[in-house]
Amino acid sequence: MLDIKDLRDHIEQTAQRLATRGYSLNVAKLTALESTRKLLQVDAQTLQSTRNDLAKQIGQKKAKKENVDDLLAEASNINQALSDKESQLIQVQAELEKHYLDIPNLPHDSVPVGKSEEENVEIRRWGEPAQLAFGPKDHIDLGEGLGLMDFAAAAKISGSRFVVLRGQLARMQRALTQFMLDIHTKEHGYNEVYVPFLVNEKSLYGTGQLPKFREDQFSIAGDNALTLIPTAEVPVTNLVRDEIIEAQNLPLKFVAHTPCFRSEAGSYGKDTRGMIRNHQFEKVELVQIVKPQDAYTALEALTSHAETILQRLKLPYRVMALCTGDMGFSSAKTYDLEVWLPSQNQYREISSCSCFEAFQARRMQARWRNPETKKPEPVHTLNGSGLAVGRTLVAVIENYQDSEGRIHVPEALQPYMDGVKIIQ
RNA sequence: GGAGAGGUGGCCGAGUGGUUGAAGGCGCACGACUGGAACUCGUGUAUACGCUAAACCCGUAUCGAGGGUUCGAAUCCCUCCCUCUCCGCCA
Repeated sequence: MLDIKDLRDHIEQTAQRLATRGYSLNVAKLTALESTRKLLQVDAQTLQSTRNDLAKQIGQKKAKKENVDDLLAEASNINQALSDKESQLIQVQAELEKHYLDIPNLPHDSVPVGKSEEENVEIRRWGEPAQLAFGPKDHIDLGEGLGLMDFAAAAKISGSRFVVLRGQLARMQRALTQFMLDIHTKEHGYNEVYVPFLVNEKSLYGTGQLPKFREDQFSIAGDNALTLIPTAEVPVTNLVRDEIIEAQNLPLKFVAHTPCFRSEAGSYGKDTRGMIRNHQFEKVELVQIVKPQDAYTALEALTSHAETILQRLKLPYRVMALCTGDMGFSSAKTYDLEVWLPSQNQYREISSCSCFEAFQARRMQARWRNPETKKPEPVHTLNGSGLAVGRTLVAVIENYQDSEGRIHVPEALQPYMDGVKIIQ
């Protein structure tokens, strides 16, 4: 959610900035609703104030056994007028709220303006894609060839867009997870957290998945609607929902390993084969809660933390600054890490690192006490994949294949696999 | 699943319809006392929204959430959520 006061005061500029990301703000409608709201709210509060006064007087007079019939009559009139105003106000406020929750975040000034991913800007590259003398296979052929990746079994059990991993590949996925967690906790100062994988609606509103993206989520049936997390961002960031954090406790740095569940609505036909786009995948997620002035330093740091994993695994990648038109709903600035996939002869997203500024914090009422103002102010939130484990497994499989279809285990990973050097 | 108890400010805790946003205590902040500190004393100490250029002031709302009764609800009624205890079941 944007800062409402700021939005009211600079609605035209805000509309222009939102336009760069393809969102058209209904200025006339919002302005009209706001002025209606203002009138109704002032009226309603005045009436409430009068009613409170009357009630007090009635109480005092009754205590003295005086007659209060005239006051009662007056109070009754007020209440009628009040309930009328209140119902109007509630309606207008609900409508405003609906609009506000629908507005995406403002892009940071440094974000390149563009319409689609075509206009994302490459920031830097690391590593050289290996020139494989043989025709590189994709992870599906390799995995199935080894008998360790089984999409048929997954389809039988659940359906398309799932995978069964066996033996050393299942082991390697676990190894990757441990490897990532160790680096982030031991070298980058993150606190590991274990969190629920099923969350309530409030949490999803907090981080911005709702109300707009309901169809992307898996929800479970029942009276008490819970949703499978699409990313650990949801439960981890919501740790600070409705909290006021003392300045000395910032920044908070969390790392969590969780499965992620995505319905992949609207992605029919994209990456339907293999492990790139599944309904269920593993991810190690980094989350930071910081003071506003530290947000963009933190974004650079967090991005570099994710990069470390790729570097240790010696996987070639590039860092992309997403353009205004390609950024996620809640983000003010996003870097994507894209890893080299030989089979596709291109870089593919493996991590997304974003700064949300106060956008999520306002939705969540996550605040810190600013020592300068002594007032609670929204914190800034960030997160990034560090990394998507399933896609990392794909990248390792494809980049470390040899001409015989075997997978060499990256050196950094060998200690996590009892020294196994080759999967065959 | 069965039976019971309970949810009040940062924490503890009083409060069963009327100047209660809420006694008292703890904690915290500031001040006085002191050479300095402890002790002691004094003062202050919720959040959101509205009003405002902004701040103060002021107003409104909030005692788990929502609804109801009433001139007036932390207090009465209904629904839901959550926590705890015992039993059962169980990774």
